[in-house]
Amino acid sequence: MRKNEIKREQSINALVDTALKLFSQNGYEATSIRMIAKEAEVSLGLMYNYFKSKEELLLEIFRRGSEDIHMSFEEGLANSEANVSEVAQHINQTVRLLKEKKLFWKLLHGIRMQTTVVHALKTQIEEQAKLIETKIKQNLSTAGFPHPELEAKLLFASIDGMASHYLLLDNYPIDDVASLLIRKYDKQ
Amino acid sequence: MRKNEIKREQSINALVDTALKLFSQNGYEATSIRMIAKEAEVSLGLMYNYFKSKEELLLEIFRRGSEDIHMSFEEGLANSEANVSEVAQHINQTVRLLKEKKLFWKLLHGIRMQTTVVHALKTQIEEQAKLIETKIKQNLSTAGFPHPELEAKLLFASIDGMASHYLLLDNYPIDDVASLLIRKYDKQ
Amino acid sequence: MRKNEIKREQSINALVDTALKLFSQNGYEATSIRMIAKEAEVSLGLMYNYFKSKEELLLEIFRRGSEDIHMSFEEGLANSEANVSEVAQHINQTVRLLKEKKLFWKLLHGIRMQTTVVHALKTQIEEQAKLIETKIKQNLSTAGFPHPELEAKLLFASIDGMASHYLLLDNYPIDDVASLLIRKYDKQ
Amino acid sequence: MRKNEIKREQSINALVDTALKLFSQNGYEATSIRMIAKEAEVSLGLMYNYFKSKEELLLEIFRRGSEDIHMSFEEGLANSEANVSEVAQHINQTVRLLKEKKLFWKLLHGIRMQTTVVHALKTQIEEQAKLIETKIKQNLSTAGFPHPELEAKLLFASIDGMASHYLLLDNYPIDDVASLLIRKYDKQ
DNA sequence: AATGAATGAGACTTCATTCAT
DNA sequence: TATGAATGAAGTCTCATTCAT
Repeated sequence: MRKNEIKREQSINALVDTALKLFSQNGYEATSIRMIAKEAEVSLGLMYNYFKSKEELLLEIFRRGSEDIHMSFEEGLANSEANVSEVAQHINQTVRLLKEKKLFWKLLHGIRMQTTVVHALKTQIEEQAKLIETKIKQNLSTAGFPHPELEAKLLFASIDGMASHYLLLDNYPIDDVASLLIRKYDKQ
Repeated sequence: MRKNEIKREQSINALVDTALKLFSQNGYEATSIRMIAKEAEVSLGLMYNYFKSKEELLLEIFRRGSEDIHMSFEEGLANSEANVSEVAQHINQTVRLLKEKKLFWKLLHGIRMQTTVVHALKTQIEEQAKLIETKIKQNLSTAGFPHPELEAKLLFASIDGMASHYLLLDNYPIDDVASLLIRKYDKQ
Repeated sequence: MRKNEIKREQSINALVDTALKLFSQNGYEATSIRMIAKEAEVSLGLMYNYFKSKEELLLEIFRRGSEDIHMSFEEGLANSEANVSEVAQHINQTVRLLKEKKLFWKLLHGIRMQTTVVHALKTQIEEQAKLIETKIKQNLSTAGFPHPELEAKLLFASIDGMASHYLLLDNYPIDDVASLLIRKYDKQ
Repeated sequence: MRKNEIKREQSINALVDTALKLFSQNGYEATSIRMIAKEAEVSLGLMYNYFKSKEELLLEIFRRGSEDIHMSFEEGLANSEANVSEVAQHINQTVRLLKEKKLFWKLLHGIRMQTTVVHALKTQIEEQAKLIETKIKQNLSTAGFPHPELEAKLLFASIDGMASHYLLLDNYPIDDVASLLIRKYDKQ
């Protein structure tokens, strides 16, 4: 019967969305299943019909988040503007993604410092970071920067720091900061 | 009696140090008071003679951390080298502090995303950030940068991002990245 | 429709068999309804069409088990061998039943100590035991034993203990033990 | 300070004694920590100051029970009566122990059928049984029985069955049954 | 007849905190 | 001052059972 599948899907989505919101707001540990269930307007135990544990729910959030980011980047590549440098495009895309998936990024930035939380995530997060850095390096290499390896580390840090501040502060002028950053690298 | 005061001081220091270590390692929520007391070799009851709650302990960590940082910055100013730009000095000092107080920075970066945890901290953290940004702005202004406000935001983000990556990754070449960053701003 | 009735019968049998298997293996409390339904490949909801509770399922197991035992004993009586004492026949039948319905006996022996679990069972179990003891007493009386009442208690205990050990241990030589027991009582 | 130790001991004993009572009555699974705490008149969480888990509490019960039995047997050996056969003495001691530690035996007989519950116990229980059987075999050997191995299995079963019935039924005349059993083996 | 989504009480366990000694 | 026994609220998770479809 199809109805069941729809209800199932709805419940799962409500749980994942609510959990993302609360985890990113309060942190993983400080958010209780009870809070999630109440805010998602489902019963306390329902989560456990679909996820083996609270941790599994967190992993699902990251699974979806990673996929979204991946897709969004691919999409961005397809629509690349002709007269814009690769570095500029990378930064612009990051900014766009930050705005679109703000909660996910907040969760990511809040959780990545904690050694203990979810070992499975650590690896995943680090690999993704490594990937981004590599991409930046290639872009800088293409743009003719000397020492692209080190330059990539710096640019990655700048972008990441900007992201942190955007996530942390209200009314952070990320567009302006990003523009300035782009100018610095385009000017070469 | 002087002996008691010394012991008291020692116990408090052991508690604060251990708490910092564990909080920065596992996160505030995931670290129990019991773990801290046991690792600091102080009895649970005694601990509550010194700190009236877990939160109080966290606040004391931040009090000390902030003071340390403040002092260290002052100290740095005193020993300012003649032929080094203010921007360069700021960055160098930050790197030095990161290395000296790594655990504290890790805790700070791990906790600052969480809206809920300890509201008292939020204000303190934000004020400190504002202070640093202002200082950077002054330095950039002195150095003749146009738009020092926006430039400060970007440089602060770059420094902060670099710090995050240093705290996050083993063997991050922070000295090299910092040098490169300095070069970019000194070259003007 | 006949087809439905057959399917119904099959589902019920699968449920009862699976429940017996799991109850005897893990204990009544430690076995969840879900496990039973899944292993029997019957949906959770359907199961509640057939049994209105977990306890009802347990009761059905005992209903069937008792009936099986009863029938088997009757059957044994019909085929009684001429030159074998009644005591010997009783023991032989018990051994045969143990082998045939091992899971049921295991469940019985595992559950009968628990005062709380399913009060309805207690009475049933005790009555059945009383019946067996009476039968043994008659057999011993026939065989000319003095104090048949007390002798019956002892023989019943011996048989029951042997059964326990058979259920408990792998490779228990129940045939040999039973033969020895028979010899003791036949020798008079 | 000594007072603390006494309180600690008292709480632990209350917990262990109450748990033994309730486990033996209702079964391990069907007894909740809450029930134990309430009946022992301590707070819900106290158990976890002294035992890592419910299972650990069960293990402690078995540790104490086994030790008690061991000591009691040793004690019995010391006071062995001159003109009583070893077999008779073994049976008498078992009866005495059954009466003294009825709850523990009930728990043991109730739990030993369950494959799942506490794997650590299974081994312990089986080893203890093996030990008893060996002892019985030696006694029977001394008494001149042929096939002492098989005879031991039967006698062990008889004693065990008698124990089960004593534990199961009110007013079971265990002394009479035991006497009859002794007579059968002394008569040879 | 049949499904499995949904519920919420209750299980075990952890934890910050209090308090008698 | 110093100890750690004691508390009970709250956390995660399981479970028998109900019910809409």
